[in-house]
Amino acid sequence: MESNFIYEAIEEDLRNGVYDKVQTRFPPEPNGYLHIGHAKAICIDFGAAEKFGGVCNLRLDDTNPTKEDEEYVEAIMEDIKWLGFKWGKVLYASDYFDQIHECAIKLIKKGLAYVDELSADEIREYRGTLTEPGKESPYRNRPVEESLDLFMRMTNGEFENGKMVLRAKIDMASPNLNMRDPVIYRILHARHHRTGDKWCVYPMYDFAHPISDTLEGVTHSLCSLEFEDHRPLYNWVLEALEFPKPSRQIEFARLNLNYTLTSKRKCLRLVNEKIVSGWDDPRMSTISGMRRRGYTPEAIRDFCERIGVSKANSVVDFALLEHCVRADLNKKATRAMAVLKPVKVIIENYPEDQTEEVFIEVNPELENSPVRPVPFSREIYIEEDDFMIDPPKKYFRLSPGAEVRLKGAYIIKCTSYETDENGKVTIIRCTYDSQSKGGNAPDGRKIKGTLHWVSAKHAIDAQVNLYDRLFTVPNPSDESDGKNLLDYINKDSLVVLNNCKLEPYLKDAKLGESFQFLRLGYFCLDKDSTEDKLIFNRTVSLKDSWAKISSKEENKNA
RNA sequence: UGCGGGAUGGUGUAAGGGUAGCACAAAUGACUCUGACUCAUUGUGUGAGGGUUCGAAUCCUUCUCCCGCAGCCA
Repeated sequence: MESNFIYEAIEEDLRNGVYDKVQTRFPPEPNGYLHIGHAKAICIDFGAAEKFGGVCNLRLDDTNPTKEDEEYVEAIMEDIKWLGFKWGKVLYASDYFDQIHECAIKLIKKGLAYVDELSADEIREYRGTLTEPGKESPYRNRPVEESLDLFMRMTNGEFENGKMVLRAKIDMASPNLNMRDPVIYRILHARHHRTGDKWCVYPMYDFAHPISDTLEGVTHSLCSLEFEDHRPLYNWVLEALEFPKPSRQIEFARLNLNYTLTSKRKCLRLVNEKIVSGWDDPRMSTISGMRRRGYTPEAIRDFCERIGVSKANSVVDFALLEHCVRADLNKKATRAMAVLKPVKVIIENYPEDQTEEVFIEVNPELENSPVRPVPFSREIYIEEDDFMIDPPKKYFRLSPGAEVRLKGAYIIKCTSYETDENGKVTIIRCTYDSQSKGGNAPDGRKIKGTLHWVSAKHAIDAQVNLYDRLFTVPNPSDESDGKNLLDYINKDSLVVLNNCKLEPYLKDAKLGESFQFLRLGYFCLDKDSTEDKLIFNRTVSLKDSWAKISSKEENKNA
């Protein structure tokens, strides 16, 4: 594991005896699904604990019952486990509500917090602006006893939402807005998914988080950059409460990935407006979406390792993620043959009723890769794109008079073809070199092109979903020119192919298994697949240098 | 015009006074029963100006630009 500025800071704390162990936490709010940005945070939080032999707890940050729900907790845990991380304990900020409440009372008694009866609007007005100081609330200096009494009555549910709040008494003239007497408790008559109706006051993040961290024994509380301004408050809370071993907050830049969205609000919109099929749509950058797409935990973790950790805002190239996925799958995926856009080839000199087995490697990346049988017969399917009537230069696939090798089988030569009224090729007629079984020419002649194929009478039918990036622009969050994410949806982000022909081996594919469909890409079974209707998802295509060459040639001719 | 951060090739990230490196991307070539993989090669960078120093991405200084902050959200 490579180091970074956070791990260096931790090492320094250990050296200086600030802490004698390392403990971290991953604190998602249970109000949505985890996405690739969370994956980075997870790798950093759990990675820090792992690196220093400490523990990382999962803590659900559930201080706002109006936004959170148990339904997300299960999904969050599944995603973390799937990524391959193990937490120490599962905790909830709500586990600490009693203690946090006591902390609030302690602050009031110390004269460091007061109940304010200003309305939300008034509080905003009194806060001042970025350049002007705020002014003190008229309730700011009310007697401790009065605040204490009011806070207890707030707690007992005597007041309606918004009637009053508990505020820390810090400095209304602070240049840091967060220090201008921040609200630390508000009245919320709402049922909490864990504590039920026990509470009608709930602590704010800024108050609950440092207390939860420290109570739990967290040494290093790692979070994203937008909390940098909150750190003075984080430290103030812990100092005011006189905790002997306060946690230390360190911030890092969150992940941005081009062509993708990592805003919960916007992802929710995609789901609600049915732009995608759900949170686990394979085009989503959610962990569950990537899982369904066929991305592996190893690839995602490798990606998080490679992007590094820093404090500079940046946008990582989606191509890096794809590279990590391909690199991992290349090592693991069993090779198989599937024809997505089939066109029939009839090998005229091959015996009508004959079937034989040919063999292809399970995975050439494996040392001494085992082989497995594939049935071959007189009629096969090949890919539409692998035949051209009038091929351009450098095209070494099939065309009239040309020879190609059928992967693992025979060398064939195109003798003729048939087309329909639209000029579309319907049947290709070939002869095969019976001496070339396995794919080697008896006279040693070089055959440049090798095609994948599927025996027509052995083929099984399947639906294949071709996924591509969901957005047409690198930054779908860009709302200048009055546009929004809906304007950037890639119409071709899902192409469903219903007439795909697979070799029979694929009938036994299992959920979670990855295959390389030879010359096409990596694919996995979709969770909606059934015995009667096989559905495969394309995880990522193979790199295609022919596509580059041919499009370049086209540009030249244009 | 407040406070807090940040700036290194196209992208991301190292170098902590001593040869600006790595990865992805791009390009070229080799290899190839996957136009994949692999291998080789190439180009492109320290935001700007001043200073300290034998020597500066790194230290000092001035400036520029970018990001975040005015929820009873997290």
